Amino acid sequence: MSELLDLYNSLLAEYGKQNWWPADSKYEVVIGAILTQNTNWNNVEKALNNLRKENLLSPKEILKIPNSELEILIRPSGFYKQKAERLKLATKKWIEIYNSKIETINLRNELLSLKGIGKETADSIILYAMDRRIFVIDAYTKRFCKVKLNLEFKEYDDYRDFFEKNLPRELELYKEYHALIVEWGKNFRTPKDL
DNA sequence: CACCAGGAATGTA
DNA sequence: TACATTCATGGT
Repeated sequence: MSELLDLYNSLLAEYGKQNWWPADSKYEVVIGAILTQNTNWNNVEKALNNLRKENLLSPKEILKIPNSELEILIRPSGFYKQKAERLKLATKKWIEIYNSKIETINLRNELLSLKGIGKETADSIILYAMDRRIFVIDAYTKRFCKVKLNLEFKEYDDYRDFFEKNLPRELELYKEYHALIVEWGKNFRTPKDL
């Protein structure tokens, strides 16, 4: 099934290279991955800029400030109380695992054990912050499969297996493909009977 | 005015 | 397993 690769090339031709993830550091990717949950990226940028302005975009600083202050700074990204708490949990775990040499599957389980990190967020962190080959699935990706390939799976990991088994295992391809699918999803509006 | 965005946890049956 | 609800701001 190199049809997946053909689809990738047509997306690339149509939308151009996306160059995800926009961030100054790996840690900023982790923060962004949590802040962007069910929120548009524009609002995440506002929250990130608030943190950047105060030089708070480091694990040490995030753990230092009280939740009440963190909540105010990240408010534009929505769900700010949950996210403030979850940023701290993720930061503690990030410090613990960043320099460790654990297997990708165990790394994924470590992330999934945290409150506030589900499969999509975990895989985003693994791919875009840890530079490990795992294919990120989101709502757009599922719609993409149905619209372009007439394919539907039951589980998140079934979609992930499908992409990982039918594409060359290249880090940059994984990163770019997911970004392109999101860009496609933003532009592609369907009647919601899909 | 309604609807959704680069989700996840919790509760119900 | 399959849905429904909650969390919440900001753009269109």
